[in-house]
Amino acid sequence: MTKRADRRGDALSKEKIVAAAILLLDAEGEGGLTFRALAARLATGSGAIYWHVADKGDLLAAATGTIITQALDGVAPDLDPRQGIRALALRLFDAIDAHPWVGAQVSREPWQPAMLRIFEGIGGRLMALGVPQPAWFDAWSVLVNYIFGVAGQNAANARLHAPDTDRSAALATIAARWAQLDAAEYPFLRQLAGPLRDHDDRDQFLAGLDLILAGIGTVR
Amino acid sequence: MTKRADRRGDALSKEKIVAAAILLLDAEGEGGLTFRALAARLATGSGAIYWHVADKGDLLAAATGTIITQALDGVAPDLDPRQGIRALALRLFDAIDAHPWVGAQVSREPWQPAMLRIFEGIGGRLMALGVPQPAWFDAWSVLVNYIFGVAGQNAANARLHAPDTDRSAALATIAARWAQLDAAEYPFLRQLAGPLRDHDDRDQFLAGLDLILAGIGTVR
DNA sequence: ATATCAATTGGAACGCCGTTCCATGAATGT
DNA sequence: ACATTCATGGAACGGCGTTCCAATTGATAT
Repeated sequence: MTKRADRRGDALSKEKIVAAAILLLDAEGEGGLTFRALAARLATGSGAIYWHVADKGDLLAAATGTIITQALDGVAPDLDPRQGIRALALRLFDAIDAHPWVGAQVSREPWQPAMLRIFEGIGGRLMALGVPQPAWFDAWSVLVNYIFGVAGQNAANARLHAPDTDRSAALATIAARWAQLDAAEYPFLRQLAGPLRDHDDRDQFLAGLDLILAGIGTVR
Repeated sequence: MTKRADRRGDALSKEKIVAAAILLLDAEGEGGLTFRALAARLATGSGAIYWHVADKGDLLAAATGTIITQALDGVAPDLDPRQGIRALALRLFDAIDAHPWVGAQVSREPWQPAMLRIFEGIGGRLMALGVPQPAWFDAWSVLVNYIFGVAGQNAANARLHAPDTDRSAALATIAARWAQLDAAEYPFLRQLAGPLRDHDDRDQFLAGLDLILAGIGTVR
């Protein structure tokens, strides 16, 4: 009973469709994924795509799952719990930095296997870290919310600027505006203009994660 | 030179359009806001709306700004810094809980006056809290990311379930699935099923916020 | 009062989207 | 060889954001 997958080498398959969708999303951004563009790229019609994929949500979920799974597979398994959480979070950050559209999708499919792996990856390491059981849920929840929250922010920023905009120029513009705010009304933001201009998103993400881990560490 | 605003009492205005848009968004969810539905509700045509509003993004930004500004106006100004941050965060949480579509929009317009008020509201209180200056940016950034991150999650959840779905039933379903996960692969999530089923989103948000504040408190 | 003119309106029309439908072609079982 | 199932590609549908424009309204000048 030969599987019908390779009756023809050039046959469509969900994998090929998802791969093409990822290329399209990376190249054109969230709005670039349309069934017409996808059909053109795959040299087929939209009906053929719908044979393999339920709808656009299904397609986005599959594409997101692919990226997330790849990211998770790269996490070294033999780190101590704290470094393990940092490594897991950073892999996710980097994956979403490279594919910003993932950030907008990731929270919508909390039952996906890839999500469960993340949830367990965080939680298991919290147990290993010695967090007392009554605090497990709070600690897990704040970490997950932070990690996915930053992901969503990144996605929003990517949607905001064109894919090729100069990030440091945009940042400098905002910083300049903050520096000129009224001193009586916005004393803090004026001070923040400098750090905002010079910061690195990835370092900043990690610094926040460490602050949260420090907070979790105070629970005894 | 009389302003032309009330030449006619029933004249269109950006305020009236935004108010109708908010009603529509609250009643029908994010997909419910269309220019056709809006025009029908205002008994006019889409062209008339475009005279007052640049495009759909402008409309959503204005609606979001309205909700956020209302929420901020309710924060008592005379609280100690820590309670002030909690109060500010809770007002935002409640506003987005009541209008979930705000959560998806809020990060897209970081230059809006309402956003600046939030940013300064958090930062100013961090200064008052005695956080040392080198840590200001990290502490501010983790708080802002967490608050807006949870907002985005709420929006995603609201998009996921129909507006009238029973939240506790949906939660119980997920919890039941987690409780049946493979014990070797998902030891943590199995333990988490109970707390997940019983938790309250608002309390959970606040618990996470307190953990982050505890982490910020360790910086000396 | 009337003429003039810019501000404003309402709705038709355009192009694109996700999705559905279906006539056709290709592989397989008998 | 046929019948059957799987798979394809493209036409067609309804709805969206947006643009366009003829008609109307109200303020102003005469």
